[in-house]
Amino acid sequence: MGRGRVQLKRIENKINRQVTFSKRRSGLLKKAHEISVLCDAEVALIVFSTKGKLFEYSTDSCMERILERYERYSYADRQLVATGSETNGSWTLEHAKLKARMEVLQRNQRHFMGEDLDTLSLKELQSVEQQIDSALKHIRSRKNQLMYESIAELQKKSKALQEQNNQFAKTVKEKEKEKEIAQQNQKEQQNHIIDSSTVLPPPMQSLNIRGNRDEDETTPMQHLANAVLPSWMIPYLNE
Amino acid sequence: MGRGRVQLKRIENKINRQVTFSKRRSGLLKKAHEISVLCDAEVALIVFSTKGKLFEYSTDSCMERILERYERYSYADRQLVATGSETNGSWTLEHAKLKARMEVLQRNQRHFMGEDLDTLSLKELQSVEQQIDSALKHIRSRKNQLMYESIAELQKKSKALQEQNNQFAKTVKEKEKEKEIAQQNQKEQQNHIIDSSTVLPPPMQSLNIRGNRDEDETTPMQHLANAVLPSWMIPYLNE
DNA sequence: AACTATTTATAAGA
DNA sequence: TTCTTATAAATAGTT
Repeated sequence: MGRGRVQLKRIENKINRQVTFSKRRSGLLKKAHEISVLCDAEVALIVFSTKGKLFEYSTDSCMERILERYERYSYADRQLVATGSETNGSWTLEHAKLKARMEVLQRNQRHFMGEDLDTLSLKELQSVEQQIDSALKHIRSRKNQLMYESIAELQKKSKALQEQNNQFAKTVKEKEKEKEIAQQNQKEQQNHIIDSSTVLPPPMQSLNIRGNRDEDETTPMQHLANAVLPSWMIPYLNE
Repeated sequence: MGRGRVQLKRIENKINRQVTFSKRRSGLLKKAHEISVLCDAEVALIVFSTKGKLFEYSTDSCMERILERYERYSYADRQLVATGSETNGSWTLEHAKLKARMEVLQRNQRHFMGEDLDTLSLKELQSVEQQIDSALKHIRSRKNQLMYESIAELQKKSKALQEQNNQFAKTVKEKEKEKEIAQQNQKEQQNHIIDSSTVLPPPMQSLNIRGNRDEDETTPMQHLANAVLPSWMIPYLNE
């Protein structure tokens, strides 16, 4: 909706993407609210922007309740499978332990997410900072590796296609020569016969190397162009 | 959109409501997907119909991950702690749920620690990197704040001690003066009596301002020196 | 489920 | 960001 069709793919222009995000986000939230009211449905909508900012809508502002309902709904099968095998009596104990561990984990996780920092001392902050910094290094290193691998593969591909292309060019040139020789022979024959009633075929355009190839087949060069970078790599290039 | 305006209130006709639900639901899911792709956002959408049927959409079909992220963003354990004590009948369910979430949490945590990265795609890596980077910013900002607060407090303390010190110096000077006057008086008296058998006490060193203070008490100046920087601050100074 | 008349949403431009 | 406007999309009511 708007001037011009829209391709369903990531908007590469950053400004444009942000503007569109802002507009569509409000549209989406509005529609979520509408269906919720009109059709008496329970809706939970969570949106994280690229930059990690959170936007949400939930029927009756009851996000937690809806998420719980969702968990109940979707965990149903897993629960059955998981609990079937356990027939211990000391569930209460294990349960309590689990809960305790969970709380610790979640507290840690929040700290790793940079939240809930007021409870930390400077010393603890320092420790978390160090850990996170090191994690970030690992992650970036792994990302780099993936990207290098990708680039290497693309280069290999590109090389192969280049070779194939050269091969084609060679073949075509040879065919050209054969034709020329054939024409020469014909001329010579004609000169011998001295018969001008035979009509010569129009000369072929010698530089059109695609002359005898199927037109709707993608050329190696086009393959190469398409393969230069997969779409997912674009966002990483300007970092 | 459509013939005639629509009031934003529950559609009372059941058939109508169902039809509208069906239409708008697909529209909503479509738009959720579109904003996700176009704007590179992470979207989770959950819809329960009146009858309790579930419909959902999530970017990259990664609902759990997004919900985890959401939980982290808002208060995480409210729901867990709260439900734990209330539901006494379905502990098995609760337990299984806990365990499942625990697994997700632990996996996430490992990723935040920069471990176990081989299982992540480039896109996921990118997402984790962003989150961690943002967390690091928060943590450093908080650390800075703490340090500024600490510095401010120290400056205040230092000022107070300086004043106290000046006060002491003043007092001491006054005492010096009193002594001098007393000595003067004594001399004058001696001159009048002309009696040399009385032995004078040795003259006090007039510049020793610590002269009449308790020796084992730390001086304000020493307090100040010791207080300039607490040991834990040292590592932060060269950042 | 299809079909339209309309209303909405929104892309582009300012 | 916000407003405007031309146009694409969504959809309410109908068949």
